[in-house]
Amino acid sequence: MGRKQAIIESATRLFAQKGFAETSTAEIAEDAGVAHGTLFYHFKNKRGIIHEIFSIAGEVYLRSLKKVLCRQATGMAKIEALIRFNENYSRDHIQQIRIFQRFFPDPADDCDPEKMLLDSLKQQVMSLIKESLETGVCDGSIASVDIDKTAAVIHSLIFGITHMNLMESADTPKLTQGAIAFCRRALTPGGQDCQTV
Amino acid sequence: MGRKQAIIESATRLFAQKGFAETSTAEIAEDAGVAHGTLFYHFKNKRGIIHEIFSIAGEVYLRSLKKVLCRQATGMAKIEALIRFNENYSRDHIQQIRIFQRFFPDPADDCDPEKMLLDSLKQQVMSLIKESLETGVCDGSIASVDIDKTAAVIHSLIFGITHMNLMESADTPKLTQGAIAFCRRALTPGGQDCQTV
Amino acid sequence: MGRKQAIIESATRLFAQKGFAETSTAEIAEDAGVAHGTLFYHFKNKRGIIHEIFSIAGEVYLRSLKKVLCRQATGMAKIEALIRFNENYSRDHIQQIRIFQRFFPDPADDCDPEKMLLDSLKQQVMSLIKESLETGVCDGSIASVDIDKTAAVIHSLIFGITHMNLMESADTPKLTQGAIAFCRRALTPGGQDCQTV
Amino acid sequence: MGRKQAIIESATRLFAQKGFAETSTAEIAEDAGVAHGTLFYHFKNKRGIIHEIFSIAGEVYLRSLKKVLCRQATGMAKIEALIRFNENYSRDHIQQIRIFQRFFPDPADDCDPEKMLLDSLKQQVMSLIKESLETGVCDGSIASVDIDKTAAVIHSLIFGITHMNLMESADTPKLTQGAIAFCRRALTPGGQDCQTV
DNA sequence: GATGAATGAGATTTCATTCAT
DNA sequence: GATGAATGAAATCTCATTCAT
Repeated sequence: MGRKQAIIESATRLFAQKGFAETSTAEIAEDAGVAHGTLFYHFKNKRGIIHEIFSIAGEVYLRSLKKVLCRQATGMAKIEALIRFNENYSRDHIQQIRIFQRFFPDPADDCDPEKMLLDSLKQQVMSLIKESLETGVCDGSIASVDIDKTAAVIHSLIFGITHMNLMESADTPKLTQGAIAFCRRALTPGGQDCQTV
Repeated sequence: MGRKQAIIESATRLFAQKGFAETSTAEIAEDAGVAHGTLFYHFKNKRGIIHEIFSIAGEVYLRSLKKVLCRQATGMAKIEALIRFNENYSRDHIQQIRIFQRFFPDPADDCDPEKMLLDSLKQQVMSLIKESLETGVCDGSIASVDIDKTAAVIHSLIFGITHMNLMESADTPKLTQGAIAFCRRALTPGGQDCQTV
Repeated sequence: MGRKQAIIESATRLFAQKGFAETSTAEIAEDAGVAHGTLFYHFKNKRGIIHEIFSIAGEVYLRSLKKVLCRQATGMAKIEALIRFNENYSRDHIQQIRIFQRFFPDPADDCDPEKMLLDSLKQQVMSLIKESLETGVCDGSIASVDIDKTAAVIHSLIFGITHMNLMESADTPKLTQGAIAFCRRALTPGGQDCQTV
Repeated sequence: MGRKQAIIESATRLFAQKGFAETSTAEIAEDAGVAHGTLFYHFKNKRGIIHEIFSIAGEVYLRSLKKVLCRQATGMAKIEALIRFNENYSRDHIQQIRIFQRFFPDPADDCDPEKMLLDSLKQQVMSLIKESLETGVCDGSIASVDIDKTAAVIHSLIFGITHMNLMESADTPKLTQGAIAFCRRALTPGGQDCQTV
């Protein structure tokens, strides 16, 4: 593994655990087993490190999510898969997810490059949720709801669930199952055919 | 207004805007119009400031929430009021809420006093949600669902909504209506008797 | 007990335990159970406190020592009594003695008032030792030695013994007995007339 | 001379002159002609500086003392050489010796690393004194005395003499001659067989 | 006589970044 | 490509002292 990769991995672990401001560049260098100066050979500055982590992690997440969604037959199945995917993904990539969840920029600052990255990521996730809902409405697996509002709600729900899961140490209280049931009740059309798992 | 109160207010504003680590004590002192040393006369250290903000804000939030909930006639009304309350409260107390949402301790650290405060707060909110659901099941306004799981889902949803609202500057707050509609569909006792697993 | 006395006692204990610079005025005030400001009502400043401790402790020490010495019949008995007195006194007044032993001014600074106090104290002790030696030489209990040099040696010995005793926590390894035996051998007019330089 | 060495030398001078607590790290840095931050690159913290001074000075002192002692023919000569060595050494290494003499830790604190260093140094000096006495008893240059007690007395005496010498600016160092005479009288095997109590 | 809130100067320490090698 | 010694700015915190009450 190259030095740059080692730095990224150490930084990811440390930022996830302690936060960006609370992690020093010296600490990252030591953890990565490289000289302190090496950090600034590979990255413009400390922000440059988290920027790279952000953009890589965002891409990987999106690609994986898309792959999962397109495998599903119905719109409702996509929604369920989305919720399940999020649980699995944040279990397997705890550190990246934790960095995302920790990130909380000044909403007034429109120039923050990380904020822009994250905003674009969010918008793409929102689009995927909307597409899933539309698919569901078409194929009859989802009741005819307001697509935009519902997508925003589901997006919030997923974010909230992920956050709760990360706050607990590891016991992961099957929030996912409850969330799927909840969504199915909310979305299933009609005299409704409330299927549970 | 006493100096201590001025410090708390300045710190609240600055922590909300820039984050705890990114705000210096000198900055707080200057904003509050007191000498730098005065901070440490009134608070043991920088953490002491945020601790006080946390405990006060937590109490106020809980008290207000309880007052709103007990005014509602049915369980379903309580759930809706909860969602609406959260929107209003986080609009009127943006700074406190932002500090709460920013807070992301190391889950491994069980001694963090702020974490403990927050955990206790979360548990009390969870209890209120459960009570509301139980009331709803009794009075027939809510379908018979798994109380614990559903409460956890609603809690996550509220957290997520609040977060999304805070991330946008102020323009897109209509998440609340969508969330209420979503929950109503999920919880209203339909023709069906929707059992969760 | 008046507030001033309480301050002196707390300061004595704390200075002895941790040293002058390492003890804060706030700490003294708290230990004494008075307000912080009260210290500066009774004393000009922090130095003023240790100055008072010094002068009182010096006087008490000297008075006690004189009382003990004048009770002895012979010069040799005075020397032995001096050594024994030092052990007893530093056991019973550990804190004062520790403050004295800790004190180590810049030898270049001739204006230090504490240094002057201590110098005067030392000189008076030296005089008492010389008087004892002279008495001993007259009454035949002590060999004819160089009074000045011998007094200086005994003075150093006593200081060293006291220091060693204070450095050990409490086990006090009967240095005193050994010292008395040592001095007796050195001073008793022997078969030999061991004159030196 | 490297920066680290410059820091050590400046710190030694300043600690000796004004004391550890009374010397600021900024002062040391300025005196050494390095940036303030450089201190903390080379040393963990302020204590780290004095720790290094202590351990180097202790080693040098012991090595020099051993070299001097093993050159002496008889036990009594060793004792005399020890006293003389101490005068010379503390004249030539005033600063290091002054730092040692100033050091006065809380005797209750058993973890103080400087205290441990000093305790080990003291014990080694004690061993050398005992060996010298034993040699002297064997070769007949020293009367048969209680080795342990006598060693402790001589150790205290040396400490006391050094202290007195350091307290005076530089003018009155003739303590050494008196001390040698005193010890010779106390230790030379005379007509009498002076038993300790 | 006594208090304690307030201060400002200064202490120690951290840390991102630079740069000569 | 990589290093690590060095830096200086800034951060947190301490503390003797003052002063209005």
